[in-house]
Amino acid sequence: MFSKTCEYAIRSTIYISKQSKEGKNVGLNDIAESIASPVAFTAKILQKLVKDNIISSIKGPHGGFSVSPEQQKKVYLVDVVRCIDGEQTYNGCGLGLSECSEATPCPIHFQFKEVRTRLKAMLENTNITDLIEKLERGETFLRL
Amino acid sequence: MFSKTCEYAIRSTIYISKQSKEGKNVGLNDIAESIASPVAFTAKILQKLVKDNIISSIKGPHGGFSVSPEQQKKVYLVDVVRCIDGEQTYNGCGLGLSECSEATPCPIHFQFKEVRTRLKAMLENTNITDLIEKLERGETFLRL
DNA sequence: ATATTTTCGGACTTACACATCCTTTTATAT
DNA sequence: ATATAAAAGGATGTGTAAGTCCGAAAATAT
Repeated sequence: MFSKTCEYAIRSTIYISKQSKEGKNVGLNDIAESIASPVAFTAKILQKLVKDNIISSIKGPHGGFSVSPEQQKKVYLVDVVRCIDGEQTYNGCGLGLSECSEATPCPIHFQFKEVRTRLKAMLENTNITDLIEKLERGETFLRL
Repeated sequence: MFSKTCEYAIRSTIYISKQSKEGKNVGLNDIAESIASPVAFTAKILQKLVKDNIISSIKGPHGGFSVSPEQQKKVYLVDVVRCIDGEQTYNGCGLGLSECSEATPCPIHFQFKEVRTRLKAMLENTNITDLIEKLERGETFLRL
C-alpha cells in the first residue's frame, strides 16, 4: 500500500512527535534505532519531512528533530504520504490505464474507486495528535 | 495498489476472456498488442495464470490462450491478485511492523484494517463474468 | 518425417526503490 | 578562534521488480 520509505516516514513522525510531547529533542541515531530503520536512509527521509514542514530540525550540538504541537495538530497522514509517495497512492487507475475516467471507466473503475476513496478519507481524517494520544493511552504500540 | 505485473495479468485475463466469449483463440502477440504490454514479459505472466488454472493455453499452430466459461465464472479478481502479487496485497501491517496484531496494534492498525478489508471484499466479490458483461454492454472500456 | 507455429522455461539485462558513504554546512561550547 | 556535534546533501552502491533473449517442447499440417 505504502512504500517502505513511506512506512519509515510515518514511523519517524510518530516517534519524534511522542518524544517532543515529552519535551525531548531526538537525534538521528536515536530515531533510526527506535523505529528499526537504516540510519543514513532515515536521514534522507527526515530531510524531506523537514522541507515539507512536517517535522523540524535543529543543527549543531544538542540539535536533532522535533514536532511542535502546532505541527502535530495540523499534520495529517495524507500530508506525510503526499510528501514521500505522492498523490498516486490514491489516484490513478487500478489497471494502470491512462484513458480510464468517469466517462470511459476501466472494468474495475467503480469498485476500485470506492476503495481508494476510503483510503484517502482515512488519511485525510487521521492527524498526528490523534495517533499520539492513542499511543500514550497504551491503546496502540510502535514497536517492530 | 497492485504491481504493474498484476495490472498486466488482470488486463490479459479480461481481454482473453472477452475474445473467448466471441469464440476466438488469441495468441501472445495479439494479447500483448491489445493490452499495451511488453510481449516477452506478458508471456511470463500468462504462464503463471495458466499454472493457476485462471486461463488455458494450447500449444502449436492455431494455438493460443483462452478462458473457458467455467473459468470465467469461478475466477474472481482475488485469484488473479493472489497468483501474481500474493496475499500481502491486503494482509500485513500498514507501517510494516511485524509485531502489529489485534492485541498489540500499530498506531494506524484499525483505520488501515478497514481499508484493507474493503479491498479484499471487493476482490472477492468481483468475478470475470461480471467484468465481461459490463464490458460487452459498453459500460466499461479496456483501452490504454 | 519434416517444417512450421505456437507456448514453455531458464538465463540474462535494465530500471528504480532502497540503502550507504563521505564531505559540507550550521550551531554550540570551551 | 577552535574543537566538536549535529543535520544537509551529493555521489555512489545494492536488491528486487520489470523486461529481454533464445533455445526447448509440443502440436499441427504437408
